[in-house]
Amino acid sequence: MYVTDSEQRRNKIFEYIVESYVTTASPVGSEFIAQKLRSSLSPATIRNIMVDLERAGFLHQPHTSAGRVPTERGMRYYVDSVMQARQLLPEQVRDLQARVLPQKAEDVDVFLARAAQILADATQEAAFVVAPTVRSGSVRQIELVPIGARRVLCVLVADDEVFASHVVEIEEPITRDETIALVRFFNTELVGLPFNDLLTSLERRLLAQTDSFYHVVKRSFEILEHALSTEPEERLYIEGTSHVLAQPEFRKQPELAERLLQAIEAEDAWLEQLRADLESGRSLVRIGSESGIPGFEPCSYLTVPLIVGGSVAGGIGILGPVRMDYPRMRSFVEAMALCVREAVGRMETS
Amino acid sequence: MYVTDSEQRRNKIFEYIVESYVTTASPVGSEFIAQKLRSSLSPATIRNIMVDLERAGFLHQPHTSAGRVPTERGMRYYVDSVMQARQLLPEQVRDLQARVLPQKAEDVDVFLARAAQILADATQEAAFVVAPTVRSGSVRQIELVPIGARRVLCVLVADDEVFASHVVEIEEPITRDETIALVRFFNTELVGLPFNDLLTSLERRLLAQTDSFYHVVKRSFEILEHALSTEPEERLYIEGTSHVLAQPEFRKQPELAERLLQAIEAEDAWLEQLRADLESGRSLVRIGSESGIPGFEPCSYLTVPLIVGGSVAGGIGILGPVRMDYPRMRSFVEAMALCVREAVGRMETS
DNA sequence: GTTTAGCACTCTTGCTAGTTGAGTGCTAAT
DNA sequence: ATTAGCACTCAACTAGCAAGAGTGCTAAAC
Repeated sequence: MYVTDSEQRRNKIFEYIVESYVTTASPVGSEFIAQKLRSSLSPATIRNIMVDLERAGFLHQPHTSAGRVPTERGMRYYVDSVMQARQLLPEQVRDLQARVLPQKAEDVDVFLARAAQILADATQEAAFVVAPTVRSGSVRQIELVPIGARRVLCVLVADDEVFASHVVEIEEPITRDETIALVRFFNTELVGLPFNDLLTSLERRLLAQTDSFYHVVKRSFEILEHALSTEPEERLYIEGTSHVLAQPEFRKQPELAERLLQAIEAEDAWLEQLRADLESGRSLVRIGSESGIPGFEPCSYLTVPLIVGGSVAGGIGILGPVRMDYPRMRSFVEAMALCVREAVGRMETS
Repeated sequence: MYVTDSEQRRNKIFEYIVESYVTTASPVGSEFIAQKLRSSLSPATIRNIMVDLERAGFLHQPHTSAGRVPTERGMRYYVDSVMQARQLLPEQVRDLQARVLPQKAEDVDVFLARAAQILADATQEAAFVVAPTVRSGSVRQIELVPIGARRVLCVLVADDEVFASHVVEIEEPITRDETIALVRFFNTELVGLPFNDLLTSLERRLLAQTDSFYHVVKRSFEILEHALSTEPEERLYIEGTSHVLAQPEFRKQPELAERLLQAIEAEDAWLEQLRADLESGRSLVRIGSESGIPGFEPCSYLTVPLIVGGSVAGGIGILGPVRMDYPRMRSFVEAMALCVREAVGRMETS
C-alpha cells in the first residue's frame, strides 16, 4: 500500500495528538504538538493539518478556542492504522509470569479470576475474564455421587479441564445398582458429545423409543437436565472497576460512572457482545459505542480469546476509558493471554 | 425506664430531623420541622431543642446559616433508641417470597447470590451475602472421583447442605483400591469433624505414628490439604453497588465513591469485620466509621446472620449511605433472611 | 505550492463583588 | 417555658471583567 509523505506526516501528528490526549485527558493544542516535533513544523502548519483531520472526522473541537480531541472514529483509525505495537519489557513479562504461574492451577475458574486481578493491578484499569463452563466443552466424564437418599451430586468433566458439580434432587430414590448403570451409560455412550447438545440428543433417543436403555436414558435426562440448568453458559469475572471510575471523565460526570456500573452489573448485554467478539477467534478492540451496550459509550475494551484444544474457551480482556493507552493495554493483555495459555497447557498435560 | 415528657418530645423532633434528612439528603431547618409538627411548636422552640441535640453530639451544623444534619453518633442513637420498627406490607413480603422461593435451591451458593440480587433490587441499595463454604461446617461426606491417572476430584459435603469440589493433582498415581480405602476412611473416621480442624487432627494422628491406617492418613492429608487450600473461608457476593454510588453524597464527591469501590473490591478488610459481626449471632447495624474499614466512612450496613443447625453459616445484609432508611432496610433484610431460612430449611429436610 | 508569522477573534476559566435567601441565635414580650 | 421579632451569618448564585489558550485567516516568505 502506497502512503504519501504528507499522509505519513499527518499520521505522525495524529499519533501525537492521540497520545498526548491519552496522558493528559484534555484537548490538545497545536503549539504543544509543535514542541513535540521539535519545531520541524510550526504551530500554524499543524493547525492546517488539524483542520484536515477534523474534516475527516478524526478530531473534534469542544469549542472554538479549545484544542482538539480525538473522536471515536479517530480512535478506531488510530488503533487500526496508526499506533505502533509495543513490547513489554522482559522484566514486566517475568513479573506477570511470576504472579500468575505459581498458582495452584487446579481450578480453572479460580485461576482465571486471579489472573484478572493481577491484570487489573498491572494495568491500573479494569480487567475481566470470560471463564468457560462445561457447557462450552464436550463430555469427558460424568460421575454421580449419592448424597443422602434423594440427592445426588452430579459431576461434569469437560475435555478442556473444566469441571462442575451440582446437587440434583430426585423424586424417586435411586438405588446403588441404578447409579452404577447410569454412570456406565454416561461414560460409554455420552463421551465426546458437546454438553450443549446433550439434552436434545437424549431427547431424540427417548422419542425414538427403540432404545434398549430406555429407562436409563430417561433417568439420565432428568438428572442432566437439572445439573445443566444451574450451569451458566459462561461466567464473567471483572476486577479493578474502581480504576476505571477513578478516571477524570467519570470524576467530572458521575452519572456516566453510574450508568457504566449498572451496565457492568446487569452483565447480560455485555456478555452477549463478548460472546460474539470471542467467537471470531481473534483479539479485538471495541471502542466506545461500537460495543452497542448502553452505558459503555465512554469505555473501550480489548479482548483476547483463550483457545483450548482448537476451540474458543473463554477469553480475557481489559476495560478502560475510550481514552486509554491501547498499545500498552494490548501488550499487557496479550502477555497475560500467553501466561494463561501456558498455565492451562500445563494443567492439560499433567 | 423512665422517660420524661421533654425527652420524649426531643426524641420526636430528632426522629423527624433524621427522617427528613434521609429523604432529602440536605440539612434540615427548624421551620420545616415545625410544619411537620403541625405548628404544635414554633420554629424558635425547635431551634432551642436543636441546640440541645447539637450539644449532645447528635446533630451537626455544616455552617452557621444551614440546617442541622445528624452526626454518626446521632444516627447510632436513632437506630438504638428512637426509630420505630416497621413491618413490610404483606404484599411486599409475598413479592419477595415469590421471587426467592421458586428458585432451584440445589446449590446454596448460587441461591444466595440470587437472593442478594433480589434484595438489592427491592431496596434500591447494595445487598450482600456472606455465603458459607464447607470450611464453616463439619464433614458429612467426602468422596473421591478419579479423573485421569493423576487427578482426583475431591467432593466435600458439609452437614449444612454446603458442598464443594476441587480437582487435586497427585504425584503418585492412585489405584482403585486405594481410592476405595480412602473414601471408606473419610466416611467412617472423619464424619462429624469440623472441616477447619481436619488437617490439624490428621496431622496429630500422623505424628502419633501409632495409627494402623498410617498410609491412608498420610494420603488423606495430602489430598485434603490441596482440596481445602482452594476453598476460601467465606465467599462474599455483593449486588447493586451502583445504587449506592448513585446517591447524592457520592455524586458530589466522586473520590468517596472511588474509595468505597476500592474497599469493596479489596474485600479482605470488610469480610474480616463481617465475620466478627456475624459471629455475634445477632442482627446488627454498623454506622459509618464504626466498621473501621477505610473507605466505608460514608456508608452503613445491616447484617443478619443465617443460622443453620444451631451455628452461624454466613449472613445477609444491606449496604447503603449512612443516610439510609434504617427501618425500611431492616424490615427488608429481616424478611429476606426469613425467606432464605425457609428455603434452606426445605433443602435440608428433602 | 507549501509553510509560517502575525493578528484579530472566540470562548473557557478564574476571579471579584454584589445579591439573595435560608436559617440561625438572641432578646424581649407573652 | 414559649414565641414573635429581628439582626446576623454564610453558602449559593449571578454578573461582570480580565486572562489565557487556542483558533482561523491573511499575507508574506520559502
